Amino acid sequence: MKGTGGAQPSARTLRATRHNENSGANEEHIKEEEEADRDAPGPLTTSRKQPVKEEPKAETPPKPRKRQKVKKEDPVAAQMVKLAPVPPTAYTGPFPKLMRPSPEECRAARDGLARLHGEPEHAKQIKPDPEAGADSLHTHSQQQVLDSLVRTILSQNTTDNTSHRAFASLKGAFPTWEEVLQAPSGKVEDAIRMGGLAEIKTERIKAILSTLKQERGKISLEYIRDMEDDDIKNELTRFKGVGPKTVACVMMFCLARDEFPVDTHVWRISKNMGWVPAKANRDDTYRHMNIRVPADLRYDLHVLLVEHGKRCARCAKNGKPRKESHGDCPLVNLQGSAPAKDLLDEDIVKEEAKDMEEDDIVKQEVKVKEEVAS
DNA sequence: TTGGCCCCTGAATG
DNA sequence: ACATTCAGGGGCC
Repeated sequence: MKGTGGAQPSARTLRATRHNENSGANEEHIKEEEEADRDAPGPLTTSRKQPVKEEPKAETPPKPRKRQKVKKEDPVAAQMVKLAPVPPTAYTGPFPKLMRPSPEECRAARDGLARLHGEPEHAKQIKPDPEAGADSLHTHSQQQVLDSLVRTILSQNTTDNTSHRAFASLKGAFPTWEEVLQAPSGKVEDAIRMGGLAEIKTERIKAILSTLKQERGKISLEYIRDMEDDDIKNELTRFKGVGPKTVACVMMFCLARDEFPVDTHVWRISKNMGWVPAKANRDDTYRHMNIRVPADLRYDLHVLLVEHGKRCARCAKNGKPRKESHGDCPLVNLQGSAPAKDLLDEDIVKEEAKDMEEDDIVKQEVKVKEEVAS
């Protein structure tokens, strides 16, 4: 009922058409310069800050960072931040002082989990193979990205089993996306009903198909294969029903990018392990882990943590695994393996949590002041 | 900003 | 054996 009210994708669609071409690359460079600048221990600390800020190009830095903003507005606080220990690598996430999971810990977790659950299967990349020529593989890859996106949308709010069935059922009923777009919504809903939220998902999928056809004359997402990571994220999240986790999955599974999707299992285990503060939300966890987990471990670690989260009595939600156990949890050893460092990490986690609370207080004070002023 | 809501499956509980 | 309850799953408002 509620979901049907938004039959107009136009607002979002319009908003999105503007981030194309070069902007992403520029922002990247600016960001890198900023970070390099901040990391430099040299004495030139006071001379900067204006030039970058006034850069006319970077008018709207859209989303990242939120609590740091509060600190930066206060010059004194900004100084203190500058003096605080800075990680060796540039860090733009929400928990700068939290160094876990270390690369070694990630590696150990991956290896331990792989020993328990087996080595993750890496999907063969469907790249246009020059030797293969233009054959059916190519035709298949035409819709591969869109398939992956729809598959992931269908997996939202439901288990693997039912979402696979829903996707198969949809494909069976409507072999091409054009047919899905033309079909009455009721028929599409019937095809995916077993996955849950059929009305909502149908509306969202059709909106995507319709937008693609309208904008590009072709119901395909293959064009994002060549785009930069940030551009892909902008391009996909503009669609209603496509959030960060869905995009990360498409990018990691289908496009082989170095993404680390944070689903409910990864989120829960990350908190339990102290890799993020216990009160971290999913988005902050995503941003932290995508920096801390080494790129070459992200795929394996994601797949293994999800599997582990379903099977391990210790790591499953409420201690109730949904699938049969494969054995003792290898993650237990990680926390105890480096005692001195561990204490430090725990302290850091607490410190981060405290920082967050303090920031909240500051924010509230600011808000109160604003309200009083107005 | 947070948490309630969306809805079907299948396991758990009565 | 059947009926009922409830967790799971991500995004939106």
